[in-house]
Amino acid sequence: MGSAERKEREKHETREMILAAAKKLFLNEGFEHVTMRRIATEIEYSPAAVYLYFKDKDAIYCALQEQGFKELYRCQSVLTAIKRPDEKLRACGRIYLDFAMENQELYDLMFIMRAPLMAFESPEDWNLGRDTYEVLQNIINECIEQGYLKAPNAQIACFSLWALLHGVVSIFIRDRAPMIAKEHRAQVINGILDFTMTEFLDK
Amino acid sequence: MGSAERKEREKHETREMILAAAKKLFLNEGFEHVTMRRIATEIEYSPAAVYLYFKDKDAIYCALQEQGFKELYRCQSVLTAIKRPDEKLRACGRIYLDFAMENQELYDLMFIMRAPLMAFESPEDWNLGRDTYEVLQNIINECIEQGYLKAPNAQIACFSLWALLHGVVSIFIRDRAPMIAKEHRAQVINGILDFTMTEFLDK
DNA sequence: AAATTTACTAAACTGTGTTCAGTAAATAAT
DNA sequence: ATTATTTACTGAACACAGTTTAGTAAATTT
Repeated sequence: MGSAERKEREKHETREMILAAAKKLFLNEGFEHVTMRRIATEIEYSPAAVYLYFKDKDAIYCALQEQGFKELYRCQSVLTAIKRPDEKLRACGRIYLDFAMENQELYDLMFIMRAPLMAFESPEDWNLGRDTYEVLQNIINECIEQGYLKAPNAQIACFSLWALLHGVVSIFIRDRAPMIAKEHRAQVINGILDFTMTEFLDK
Repeated sequence: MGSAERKEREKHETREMILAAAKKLFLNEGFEHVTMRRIATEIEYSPAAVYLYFKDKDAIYCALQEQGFKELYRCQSVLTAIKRPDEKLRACGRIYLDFAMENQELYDLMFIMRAPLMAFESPEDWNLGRDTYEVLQNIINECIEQGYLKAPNAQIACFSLWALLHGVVSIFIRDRAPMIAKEHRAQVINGILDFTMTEFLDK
């Protein structure tokens, strides 16, 4: 009877194996190579076996999306060490941009792809996304309270800043900026961060 | 021998029919319902016939993308009537946001979808996109010259503003903003435009 | 030792994009 | 006017997706 928990552990391990295989295909070989069959052969199972662990392909996407949000949240944790709200805001932007550009496929999955409908379906599943957003929201609030930023509406200011950050990286990730050579991207991103911060922050 | 030009005209008309059918499916029934077979049945041809007019599905996407850019450029043409650069900049943002939210599927095709690789492949095909971008670029330049905006780098300022606009609409279009109720979207967009303009523009 | 549950697979179904061999009509050549 | 050729198309297939179903062999429980 004690084998029940071992069973559960094994089940969990296989699940993780599938997720790892899917993530590997995603990151190393790009989005279009993630097929249920490829995932299955990667872990040396039959395609049908994957469906014993995930309802469908979308469920795998959602699980990876969740991992992505956890990772982004982890990246944001260093912000607590920064005291001045304006520095904190800049660092927050920096972290977001770096995360996106260093994990482009993952970012795409989290914020651009149509597939994982986690976003609107069940609000409780969005909690992880909400957490990462609240980090920015709180910093903006601090900035306003301490006079680093005067905005009539904190919500609007927050959303604007997020939109700017998301806009920059999603334009690059989906290759919509042919006017900017690939080797200048990092430079442009730095310039945008500088420009935005000096433009947004007063005092 | 005079029938040659009639032939060419007929060929062109069929091409347009295919494009119209594809666009209709796109706009009325959403992205996922655009299949080569659906397009074919829509114009009462066999699926194979479509391939006599377009190399592949991607070629259809590219043609629609082109239409989209032409339409956006047309929308921007009213800007010439506005004299003050700051008003012009705000109107430019307004036009972009409205175009995106009123033609979401088309905007998606133009700026978000992976499929049409027009972007990087052949630079001369990007000309239409470049034209619409230059409209913004020129306004920004005017703003800087006439002291409405002080930015160390016009290119950076321009890209930042575009990124902000694109960020806002792409977050909505791809349903990544569950924190903002659908009925508040228009309001939020107005708020962002206001906030951004007062924040960016001096004097 | 028998019954049942578990973890899996082989093979198929549906629906994609796409190609290819063929055909019937329109056109051109003789 | 008759033949040859080009044009505009179609039917059927191919390869490859996601997914389902029926079955099986091993592990577990009784």
